[in-house]
Amino acid sequence: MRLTRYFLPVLKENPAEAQIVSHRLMLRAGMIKQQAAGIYSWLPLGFKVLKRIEQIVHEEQQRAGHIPLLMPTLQPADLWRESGRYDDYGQEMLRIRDRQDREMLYGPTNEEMITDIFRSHVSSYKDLPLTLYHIQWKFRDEMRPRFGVMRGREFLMKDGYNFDIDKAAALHAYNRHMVSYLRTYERMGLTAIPMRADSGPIGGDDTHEFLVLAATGESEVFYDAAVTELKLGDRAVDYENRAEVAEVCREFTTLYARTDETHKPELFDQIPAERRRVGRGIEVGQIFYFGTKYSDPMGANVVTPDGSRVPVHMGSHGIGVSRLLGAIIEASHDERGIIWPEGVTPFHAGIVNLKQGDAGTDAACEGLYAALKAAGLDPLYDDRDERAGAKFATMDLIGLPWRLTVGPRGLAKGVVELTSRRSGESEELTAEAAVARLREIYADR
RNA sequence: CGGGGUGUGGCGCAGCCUGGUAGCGCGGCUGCUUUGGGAGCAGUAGGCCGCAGGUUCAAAUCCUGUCACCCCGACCA
Repeated sequence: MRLTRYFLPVLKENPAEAQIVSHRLMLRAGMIKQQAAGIYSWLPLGFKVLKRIEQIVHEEQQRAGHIPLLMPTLQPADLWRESGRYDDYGQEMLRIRDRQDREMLYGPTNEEMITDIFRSHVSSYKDLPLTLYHIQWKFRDEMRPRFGVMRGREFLMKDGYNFDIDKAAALHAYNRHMVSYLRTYERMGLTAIPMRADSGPIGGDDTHEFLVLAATGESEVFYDAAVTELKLGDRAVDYENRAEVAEVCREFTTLYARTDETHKPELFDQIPAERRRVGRGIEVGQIFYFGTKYSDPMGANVVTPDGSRVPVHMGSHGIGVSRLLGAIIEASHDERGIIWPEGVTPFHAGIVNLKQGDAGTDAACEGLYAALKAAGLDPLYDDRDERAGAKFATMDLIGLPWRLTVGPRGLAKGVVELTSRRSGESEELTAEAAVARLREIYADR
């Protein structure tokens, strides 16, 4: 993309309404525009990152064997009356009446609807296990939306639902989700720690939240420092293998890590003092096992091999997709702007033309731009007629992890400059070598 | 929902107390000079002062109502 042909309304000054860094940077980098309290338009740059995150979530869910579908944002009230939640959910649920005066709601979550789909089409144990998920906009009418996309009223969420024959199978689905989530967050450059949690209005016994450590987090967290060292890495996990999946979960949940909701000081104090940590975290996902809480009242039963009918065991599992934008920025920025992890960056690299209009420099930039695209990369070429400082400032603000700087001085030596946004380190190399290097960096992304 | 605050060009703000018909910085556009970390000079465009009503010869300014947004708190992917 050429910057002169793109739509990137960056702001030089901080908008007054934004209090926390991720919100400020998203506004300044031209990623979002607020339309009402807690409701945002996603401008091209923000939309691009949102789509990258969504893509990673899809890939990891499908790798775990979970099946995508799409349910609507608007739901009929009757489904929620069956589960009893129409009256229980409270003011957070946005209720709407259509022209026929039918009661509708903008879905805050989808347990009822997915259960309805399941019971309509599945009736035998032979169809289990089954995990369905979607990525769809939700609406929760928060009392006080804040922190930009971190606590919006309208937000994009991946929510998945497993249907299993018994508790053991459902707990395997729970564990499978935990592992797939760990991998998902790692691919986004995040360290997200599973912490034992409270179940809230979803209900159920087993639940973990995934917290990204950040000073601006809304939850207070208590953990063993060793937990931040755990990495899933490239290890191959067979999602069908219950014991193997459970072992990974054990590895990631044995060390103490809890939010203030479930914190037990007497357990915390058993951690060696030098590893005890109290901090703050951003919740970016949560998994639940809740047994037959919905299948029972809604009649989601299957016939077992011996011919009896039993309600299925279920769980639900969510990732706050739009919230992740904020969480990633909170975890990865500096005073000059965002620093995107390679896994989610909106463009793989930026090209800065230091002398726009100079025939040689322009030609070199064009060549580099074409070569990067030919290599399967997605570059952003700053071809504006701006001074070097302005171009650098824009690149730093929008946070592309790699910058290629092209100017007459370097070209005289036959080189361009490749700079890491994260470390600030530069190296001079030929255009061909720079393309090869970037190709290597993004080889498996 | 309780408490506090703010609405003035695209963004950040001043003006309001003490009414006299709107100003500054950034940004935009034009020209010239400049050009390896947010340039300089000159010119120029852009405002129903959130909305409605009232007081007044006259309202951004005073009064009443209303809407929106922000912050603190209690609640949450």
